[in-house]
Amino acid sequence: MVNIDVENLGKFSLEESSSIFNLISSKNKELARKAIIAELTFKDGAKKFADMNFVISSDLKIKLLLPDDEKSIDTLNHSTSHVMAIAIKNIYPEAKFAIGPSIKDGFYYDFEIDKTISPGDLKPIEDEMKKIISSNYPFERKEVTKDEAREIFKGNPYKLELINDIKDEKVITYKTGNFIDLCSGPHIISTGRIAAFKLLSIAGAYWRGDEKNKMLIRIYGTSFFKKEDLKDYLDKIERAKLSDHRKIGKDLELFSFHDEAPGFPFWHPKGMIIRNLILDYWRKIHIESGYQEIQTPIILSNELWHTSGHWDHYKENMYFVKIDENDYAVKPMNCPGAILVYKSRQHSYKEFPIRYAELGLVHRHEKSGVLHGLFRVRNFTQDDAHIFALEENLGTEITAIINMIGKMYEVFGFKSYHVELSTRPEDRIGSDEMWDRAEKKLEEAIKENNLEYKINPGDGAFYGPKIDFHIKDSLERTWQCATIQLDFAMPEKFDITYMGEDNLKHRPVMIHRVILGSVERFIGILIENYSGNLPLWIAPVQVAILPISDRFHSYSEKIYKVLKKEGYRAELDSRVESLNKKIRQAELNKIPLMVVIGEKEQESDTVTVRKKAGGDIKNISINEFLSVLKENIENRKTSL
RNA sequence: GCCGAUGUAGCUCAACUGGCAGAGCAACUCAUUCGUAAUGAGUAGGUUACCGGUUCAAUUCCGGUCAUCGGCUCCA
Repeated sequence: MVNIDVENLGKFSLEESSSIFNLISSKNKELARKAIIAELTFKDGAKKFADMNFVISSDLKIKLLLPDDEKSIDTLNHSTSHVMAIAIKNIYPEAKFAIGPSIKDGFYYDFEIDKTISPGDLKPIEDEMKKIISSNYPFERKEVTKDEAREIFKGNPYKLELINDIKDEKVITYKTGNFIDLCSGPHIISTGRIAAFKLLSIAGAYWRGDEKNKMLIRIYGTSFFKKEDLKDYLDKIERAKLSDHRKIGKDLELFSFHDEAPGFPFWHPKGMIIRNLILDYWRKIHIESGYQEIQTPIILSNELWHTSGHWDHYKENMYFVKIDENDYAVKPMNCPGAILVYKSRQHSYKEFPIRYAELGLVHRHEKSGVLHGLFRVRNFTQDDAHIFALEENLGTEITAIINMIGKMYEVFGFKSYHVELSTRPEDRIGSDEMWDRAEKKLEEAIKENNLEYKINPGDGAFYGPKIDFHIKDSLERTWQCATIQLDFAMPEKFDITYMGEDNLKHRPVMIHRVILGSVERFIGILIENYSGNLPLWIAPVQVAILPISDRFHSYSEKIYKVLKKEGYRAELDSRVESLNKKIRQAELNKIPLMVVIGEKEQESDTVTVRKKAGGDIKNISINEFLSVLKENIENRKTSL
């Protein structure tokens, strides 16, 4: 006899073994039908997720997970990936399956096939999936020995490799219809639970994510327990596309890209306004925080890059030029330049920490397939800084940088970002002892500042580990922006020193850090986060002045001149067009404020202010309007 | 770099199986003087990304190059 305790349902004793589904069904049919999977807690405290078909054989606590639980949605997506595999197998019997996990908002399955799969091939697969779903096949779990599994999956090198990697002697398989997959589960009870799904895209993906391996076909899809949820999801994706910075950048004439210079952005007048405003603020913060600005050349001798280690560890990403028979490289990073500035004279411990900030334009050769609007370009401006410090300064310096990042991101309206600690890569300089010390130091700093973080093993720079800050774009892809890198290696490579209290030469430590990351990437994300509706203080055009007819042009002109004189960015739409049309165009240009000028305004010496997206229309005096503008802009408010 | 897709007017998109390249918006001209998201009429605008091939004939079929998009790998 076993004792079962089901959350929100009560305690039961079982004489005979029973599946969870049957047990719950006998008590509450409705609940059994609704539940997707169960979270089991065993006597020893161990927890695991199980299918509703799980057969109870020992004392258990059971928590039933309903469709709205995140784990239930994961399970559904994972099960749908199996259904897709069955459909693919039915259509292409020669396909060899690799892995098919659930991911955020969906699933994929990777498989090998000696054939091109195109978007047109998705429809037949979807149709086949629909048949499988309506057949309502159960997902049948079975434990087998590794040898049995090898027999089942013979001829499939991917599954065999996975079996070899499993530590247990037994492996789990799931049978659905007559398709068997290697999978630890859990799964939905049967294929009929998939209410809605869609196959979204096809991609190539390397087996095990390794470039050296064969490229497999990957099909992405998504699935839901309710049809409306699928519709909502697809609508959300469509809406997110409207926030794409590449589209907005073109529509609002902020920047452009040209075939003549792939991956090298061209900044237009309105884009430059955004850049300069961000950088004005950036300079203000840096000066306040004890930084000194420097600027170093874009082209430096190859010899320098040999010294720094870039030649050995970064050459693939660099551009080279010849000047008078001598070899030079276009800088991919700013650090060697900053070091030369440091080295130009002797330094004393009394000066530390020395904080050199540099808005450095770097060029990196990125592979053609990775370019992506402003997010991934071949030249970009890093808001860099190199801090030369004593080892005992490190804690306070790193904390100060973390605070600076938090402050800047808040000003630009980024509320959520995540932190990663990237540790030593395979290809690196410096001793292991150095890396131990540097990694430990960064981790301590993260913990002291109570940041949540995950470790990103092997992803550090070749000269040191780093703390990375990631922000999401409109499609929730994350991009690294800020980074704080600790470097004991470069100071040694360049043999930089300072004079200590003991009248002896010592080696300083370097921190490399960026806050915005790349100005280009940062602006891209800024645009996406606001869907182009930038806060008043950064909007390239702040006010559109809209005279109702040309009878009011001279009064409008007067308002325009007042705004210009006060330093606001205003445009006067003096065309002979309907007010509706002028408003529409100001809306499309995402201008935050419109000022409508007609008879009433001219007579009372006022303006009628209309906020973007309508509503809240107010007739106020010019001075009142000016003070509203001033208050909002001076405080860098993120909304009107 | 790899896998797949796409490339037609400034923008968004048409052109059935090969037969003189078309629309809306934008631009320009004229008329309209308008109160909170498009006034009307007209004009102009294209070596169909580029190079080559097949064909009497190519935007359309084939090959190559380039760029872009979605992924993979890589990265700020």
